[in-house]
Amino acid sequence: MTKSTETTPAKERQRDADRSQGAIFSAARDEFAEHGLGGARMDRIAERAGLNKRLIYYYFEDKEKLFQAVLEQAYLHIREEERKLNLLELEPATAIRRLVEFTWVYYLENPQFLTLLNSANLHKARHLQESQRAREMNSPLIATLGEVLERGRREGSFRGGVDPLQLYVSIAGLSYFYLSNNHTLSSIFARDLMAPKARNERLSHMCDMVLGYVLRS
Amino acid sequence: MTKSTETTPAKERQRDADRSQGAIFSAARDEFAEHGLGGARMDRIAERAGLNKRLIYYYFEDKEKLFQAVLEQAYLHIREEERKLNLLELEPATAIRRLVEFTWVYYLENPQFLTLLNSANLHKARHLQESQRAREMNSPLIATLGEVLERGRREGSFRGGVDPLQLYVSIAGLSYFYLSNNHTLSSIFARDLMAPKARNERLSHMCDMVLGYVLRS
DNA sequence: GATTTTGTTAACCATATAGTTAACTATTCG
DNA sequence: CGAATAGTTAACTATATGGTTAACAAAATC
Repeated sequence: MTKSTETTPAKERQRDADRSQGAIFSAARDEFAEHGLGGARMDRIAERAGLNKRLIYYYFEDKEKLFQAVLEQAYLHIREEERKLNLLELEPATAIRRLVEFTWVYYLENPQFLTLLNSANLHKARHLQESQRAREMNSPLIATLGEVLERGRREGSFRGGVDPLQLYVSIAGLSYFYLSNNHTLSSIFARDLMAPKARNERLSHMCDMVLGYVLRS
Repeated sequence: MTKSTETTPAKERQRDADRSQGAIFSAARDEFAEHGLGGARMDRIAERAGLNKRLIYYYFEDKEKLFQAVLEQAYLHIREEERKLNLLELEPATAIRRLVEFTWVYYLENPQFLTLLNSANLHKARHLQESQRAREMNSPLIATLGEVLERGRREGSFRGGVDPLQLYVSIAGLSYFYLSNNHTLSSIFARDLMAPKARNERLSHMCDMVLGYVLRS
């Protein structure tokens, strides 16, 4: 039972670059999502991470680069989840429904994604432009969606002439606006849009709308 | 031709509370829209207005109250424009199309409205909650839309069971997401979504989608 | 075990920031 | 006209902010 070089579980090193970098990253994601790029505070990020502020600059250079890293990762994550959908294995109508549901659930479970994207757009997507990784990972989703639409049309169930990009933007927009603007909408219309019943109604409404559009009538 | 108390056009007073307040207000609207609440700078607002910073505090108390005033006015303005639509005077299908087009054009011509709303939501609509004026001006649009839907249904052209709030959120969301997230979308999909052709296609797609949904098939 | 590298710390810095003080003057009112 | 009021100004303040310095110590390398 010596305490030196044992094979026992965690070696519990006092210093761990990966752990520190990860902690800063998560803290930054939370801070940017909560306050926006302009409202985020480097001191608060350090505090959230429980680490010395200097480390942020050690690992991420500056605030802008840190935001860029957070944004990159956010896109990487949703792209990865999208890939798991395997839309091509499904019936065209089922595939569309699945995409609508996935988008809704993803935004619902990752509210930070929405506010991060809003910040990115406020800054005219400069951080995305400057990120080589982000520019490289162009989503294959539009192409996939195009194939789904094409197959549906060949099988006779879908209408023709649907632009997959327009459809994708519509599917995303229907969920995005409801969730991202939830607070102003709930306030103005004096209705709790996040109540379980309201949420279910929303999903059902969106499916009706999107499927009603793509299906030949 | 004395220059004292004449009836000649502008008396050109050196001091004008209304003019100053208006200049600050416009400057603040621009600054908040461009940088968000967290990124907006009081010094820059003063500079934009061409007035001494002290006047901002003289007329608007502090940054939060100033933002609240800007937000209130933004809502007041769109509500006013919505009222001019006179949807009840139109055929139900024409009324829906007009609302889709109005929403699109309004957001297109008032891009500041979108970023202001994003800021308001980042702060959980706190500024709207704290504004009595905003809480009072609950939009009559949902009720109007409900009447349009009901008439369309009675006339046999519209489907039944459509929630006017859901439909309104969808119409707004379809335009909002495309325009508000234009930068990230254009960047990721490597396509200029603001090119005239793309914009026309968007409007036409949205009309197809919304009308396809409300019309009985 | 000594040396180099990598990770971490406290203290620091220049500047930016929201908000204030107090003097001052154009305009209004009696 | 003269006094009161409302609008405006420059200078100022306390603190927050993004970022840096330089010393230091745990790991890794030799």
